[in-house]
Amino acid sequence: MADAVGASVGEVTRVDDLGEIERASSPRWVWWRTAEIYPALLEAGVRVQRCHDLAAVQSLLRTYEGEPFVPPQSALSEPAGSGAVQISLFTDDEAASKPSRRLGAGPDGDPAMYGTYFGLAELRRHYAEQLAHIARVRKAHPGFGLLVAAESAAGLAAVEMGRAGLPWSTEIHDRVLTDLLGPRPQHHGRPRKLQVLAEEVSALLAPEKTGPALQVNPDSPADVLKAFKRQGVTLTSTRAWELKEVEHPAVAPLLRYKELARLHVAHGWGWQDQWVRQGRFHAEYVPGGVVTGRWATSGGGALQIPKVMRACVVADPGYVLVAADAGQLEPRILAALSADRGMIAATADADMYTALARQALGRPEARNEAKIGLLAAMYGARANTPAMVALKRRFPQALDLLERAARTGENGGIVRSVLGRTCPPPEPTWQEVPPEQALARSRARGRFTRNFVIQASAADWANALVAGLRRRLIALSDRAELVFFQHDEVLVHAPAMLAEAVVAAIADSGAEATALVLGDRGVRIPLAAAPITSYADKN
DNA sequence: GGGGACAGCCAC
DNA sequence: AAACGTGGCTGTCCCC
Repeated sequence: MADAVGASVGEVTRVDDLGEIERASSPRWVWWRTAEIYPALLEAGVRVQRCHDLAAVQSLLRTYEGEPFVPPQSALSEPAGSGAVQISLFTDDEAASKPSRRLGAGPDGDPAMYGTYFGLAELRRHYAEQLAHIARVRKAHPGFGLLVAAESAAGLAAVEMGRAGLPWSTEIHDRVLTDLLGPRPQHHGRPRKLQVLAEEVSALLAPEKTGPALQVNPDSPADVLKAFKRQGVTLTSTRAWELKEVEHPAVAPLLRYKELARLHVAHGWGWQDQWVRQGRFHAEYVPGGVVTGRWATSGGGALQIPKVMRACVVADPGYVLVAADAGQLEPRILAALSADRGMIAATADADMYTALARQALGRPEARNEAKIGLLAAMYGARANTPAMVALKRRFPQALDLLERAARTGENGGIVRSVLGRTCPPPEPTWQEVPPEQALARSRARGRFTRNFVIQASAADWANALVAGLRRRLIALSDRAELVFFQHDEVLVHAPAMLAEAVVAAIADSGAEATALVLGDRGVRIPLAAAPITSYADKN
């Protein structure tokens, strides 16, 4: 992060010039929104090493100061009535000094360029203000500069990932869908196997009437509830876990229907038509789109690909996918944040939950109890299981950190991630309700802040991972591409001969993220990377 | 016919 | 076993 606005500010103008400057000195480009400017640069063959995304940083600074969360896409509103279309960006690097030029609007301007419509002076003013603001914040939260840099790097990675796309075999996808659902329907309507299940459910729930039309629509919870009621079965919902407890012949086909219908509507042929082009699933990623700093997506549902569909993600011939995820990231983050010596010791174990079970319960085979107990503590479960009590006794500092975060939230306070990402405050009127509702709101707010410190700090770590990995992959080869990132896991698509180098790049990036974000606290975050051909082969 | 609330399930 | 955090997405249902 530069500490001053470079003297060499210049409007750039033709993409070729920008590319030349980038190759010569890789400055930190300053612009309004990466998502608006960077796709056109990539289209023109210019890959940028570093940037400062004013909108993303504005979002971080706003919440830091106690303002409501504003997703980064809209953190900087555009001035009204602005006329000419121009791209404003500049570099803060003196070495990049060039005569003032203008990008996009000239007679020989690149028609592919479009963007945000601010003047350069306003851009410079915002940047200078942000730098001064960041410098102030860093006095209290030294990690904030890293947060800002990683957030901007994440923005670059997100655009590149969306452009590269996730290798997606439509052939395998078709096969999976056909196996599960039957052939693709000609027009609308349900695929054959889905229709058969729907009719079976209907016949079993409304046996008194028969005919081509369904008496019970399995997609309608109200319909299903009424039908079960007629059968003498009273349900409070049609959730899968509740249905599983009911003994009725319609339950099994209904559960199967729900499972398959979900795949059909959310990841079926329609989804493929919309999102997969030429063997690549192109999603739109939104770094910082979640209040905790996790990434979101807008369209395509890239962060919710069902596990059965992972078989569709396959490397090109001669390529591999290098997959890695940080196992048990959140409990490891908790160990680091709380500096609980016993819990830090447990992070040495590849399976942290077994270590916790051994230390707190004296029984390594109680792994699952320990896991559920700790997750429940991090999410704020009401029930206090014996495992939770044992964890509290054995790891008091760790559990106390969670309790304090919860108390802060219940009292209307704010909490921050390890790097300084800040949760938004409650609505000013949040307690202006009847007392029992006020208590419920207070508890809910406590669960939010309790989880925020963990989830947001895990997101800090993950963004640092992505930033470091991106840097290393750029140095390695244009053909080694980050193609997927999901909270704590990455997929790199690379020529097979680069597999080892990519594995090393991922391992190095993980170690770097741990050192940068968590410092020297002795916490281990394993990030085992392995080359695979199909995403289904992971783990 | 479009918007919004709600239900339900997918991911972490 | 079933209630405990962050989301996206799609269906139904009801309203305008």
